[in-house]
Amino acid sequence: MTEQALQYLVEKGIKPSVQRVAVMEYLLTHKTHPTADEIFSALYPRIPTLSRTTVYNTLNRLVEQGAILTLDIDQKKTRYDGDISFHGHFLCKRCGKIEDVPVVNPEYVKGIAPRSLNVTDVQLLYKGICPACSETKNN
Amino acid sequence: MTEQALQYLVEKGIKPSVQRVAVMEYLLTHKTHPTADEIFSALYPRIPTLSRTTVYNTLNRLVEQGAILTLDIDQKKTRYDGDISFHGHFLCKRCGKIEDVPVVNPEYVKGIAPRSLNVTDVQLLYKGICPACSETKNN
DNA sequence: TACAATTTTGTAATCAATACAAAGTTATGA
DNA sequence: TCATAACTTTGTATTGATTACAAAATTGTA
Repeated sequence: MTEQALQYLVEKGIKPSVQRVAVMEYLLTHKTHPTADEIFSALYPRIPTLSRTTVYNTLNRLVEQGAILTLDIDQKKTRYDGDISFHGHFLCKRCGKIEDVPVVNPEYVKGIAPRSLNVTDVQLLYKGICPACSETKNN
Repeated sequence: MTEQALQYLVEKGIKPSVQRVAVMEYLLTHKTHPTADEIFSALYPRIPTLSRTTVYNTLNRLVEQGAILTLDIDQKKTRYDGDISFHGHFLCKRCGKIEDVPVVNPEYVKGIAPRSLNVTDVQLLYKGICPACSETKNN
């Protein structure tokens, strides 16, 4: 899997350092749409010299090169997604979990915006209460 | 127009102070999806005692009561929209302007997420370069 | 008027993200 | 191999939007 992440970086034109491969691998193996800080905390035990700044730098580079996507669903912290295929996201306002929402007809959703706008990024965001939280009290 | 904003607040169950009416009126008459600070700066000359905190408090109250919407399209600052009818948004990554994107079939977009998720808020966000910026150099 | 409830205000604190420059690493060519 | 250039990582300091908090002001009510 590390090998796969390395390969993927090269394809995207990113020089594969140890830190970059680790961040990319984390995003390919965790579908949790993590924040920069979550990624840092997960990798720090394995790479004790790792700096938070490096994680931020790496994520920005990965986004620039189109290797990963940012999710703007949570206004406080940017979340990152290693799955660049088109799909929507659901944020539970109570527990904060983000789930993928499959889109059967992605071309339709992408095509809603006028072509003149030259769209490069489409996000479809849902917010609400997830089933698990709905069962809890304080509805 | 002030009268209309006042009326609207009462309908939404919000006690209409001078400050709240001013914020609500601003959002009803400006389709620019302003930030909290832009609203503060616009109202300050008219209401010299106005505090930034009051603008934030008011906006949060308006959102809670469903009188306005937040847009999460810009990760840095929250933007607000006084038009609560369903429509998409386009953010120009160069000039920062946000435009409305009409949605012909809103029920389809809303219905993409599974009903079990209990969705309360749907956002359809596009990013790219607007026509005006596309004509400029540095493409 | 008096008292309670609500709202507004200003300052201080929070915290994600960036700026910056020094230290470390990798690549290139003689 | 060595020297030098180019790039990457790191830590600290800073920025800036937003919130916490408590005092002051306003409004509602008996």
